[in-house]
Amino acid sequence: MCYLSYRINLVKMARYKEFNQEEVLEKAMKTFWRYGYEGTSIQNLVDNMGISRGSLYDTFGDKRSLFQKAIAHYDRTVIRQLILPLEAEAASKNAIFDCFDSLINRAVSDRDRKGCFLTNTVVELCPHDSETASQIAQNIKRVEKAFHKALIKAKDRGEIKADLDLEALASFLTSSLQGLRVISKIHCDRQMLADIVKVTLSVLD
Amino acid sequence: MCYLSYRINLVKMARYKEFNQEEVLEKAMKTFWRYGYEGTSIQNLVDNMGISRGSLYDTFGDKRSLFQKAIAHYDRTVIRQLILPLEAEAASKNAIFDCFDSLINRAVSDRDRKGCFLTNTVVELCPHDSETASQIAQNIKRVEKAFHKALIKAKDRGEIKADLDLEALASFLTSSLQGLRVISKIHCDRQMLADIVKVTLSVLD
DNA sequence: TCCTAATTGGAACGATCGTTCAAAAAATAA
DNA sequence: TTATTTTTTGAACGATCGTTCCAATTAGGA
Repeated sequence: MCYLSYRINLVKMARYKEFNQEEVLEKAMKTFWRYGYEGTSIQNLVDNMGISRGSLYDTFGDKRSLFQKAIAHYDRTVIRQLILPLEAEAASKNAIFDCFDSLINRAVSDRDRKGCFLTNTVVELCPHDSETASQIAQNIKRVEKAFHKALIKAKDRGEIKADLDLEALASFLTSSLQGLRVISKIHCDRQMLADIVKVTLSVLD
Repeated sequence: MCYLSYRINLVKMARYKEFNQEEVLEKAMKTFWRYGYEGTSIQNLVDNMGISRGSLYDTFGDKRSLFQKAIAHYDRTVIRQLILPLEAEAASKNAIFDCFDSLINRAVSDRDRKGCFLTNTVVELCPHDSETASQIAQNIKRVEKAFHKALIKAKDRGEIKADLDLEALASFLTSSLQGLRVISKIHCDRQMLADIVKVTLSVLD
């Protein structure tokens, strides 16, 4: 079981990796997502990723480096799926509503209560790790900009009032997402989350 | 330097503790608050509390037990100060505004970016520690109820519209607090926080 | 003063931490 | 086949983890 896709950039390769890099990174991401940076040991990662310590260090570097690659992977997959509909040309006020709706659905169906990997990392690492902090800040900023884009389009279409401060609204929506992520870790009740979202989005009326 | 206050409940006491229990608990709280549960070692606690390992275990039990006492201490001090004005008889819409104002001030002046101890703990421990989870849930619920009380009084005084859902609003305000706490760990800009709060509290207009 | 009881400080415990490394295994090139 | 190169595996490293334990210290009671 060799992944020949790796062959492309190599002049000479005596042996190919037996695992798919993307697949095991996904598993690392899920582990960090659920247990946090400090709460995850190398042994946990070895067990969950299904590769040995040697392969892990050889492929992804040390724990910190692997963590940052896991964050980047989260951004490329989960966050991307969140942002795409907001940035679509056809996006409107409804795209924002859908965004919060899907948040509720994911929160309620998430039995592990992992919350959002970015939110978790902000809380755990940002105050002590400026490098990770700026990485996360960038990712969150992209979400905020996506909200802003959607708001502009909604305004152009006359779906929201013309006198609203769209920058402030985008920051508000981003902050609200974080809040919901925290709340859903405590008491994940669909009705309560829906109530909060309803009040949140009433600012667009 | 003996703290004779401890004498009261003891029939016979050969030697008194050389430290004030409340004072060193405060120091433990600040350490856990800043570095989290996993991010704080017993050695960190010994260094910051200024007592030896023996005294620490004898007085507060193990790490987990000390952590829970630290949470309880946070609730008795910081959270209490947040809630009191909301529960006061004279409380009104302004009490809610003041609450968010003081949050901004504390966030901006918090050089360590500790955020809120409860929020941090929700994110780090709630999914894996149901006992701590329910302790935190109770504390957060008290904040929500305080908002609810203030909202009722504001409604009675005609400061907010009569058709608003006060339960939903209270949940929303609590969620917003959590969101602001997370955001202020990433990028603690007074103007941005003020913008978010302005939009947040516009739901009371 | 001596006895007793509680506190204190820090050595020591086994377990686990993140990381390194060298030998075994695998696959290509010659 | 042999030589070469890379990957894989897991043992082993020193450091640190949370916790226990005990001798030294302190102070009230007899």
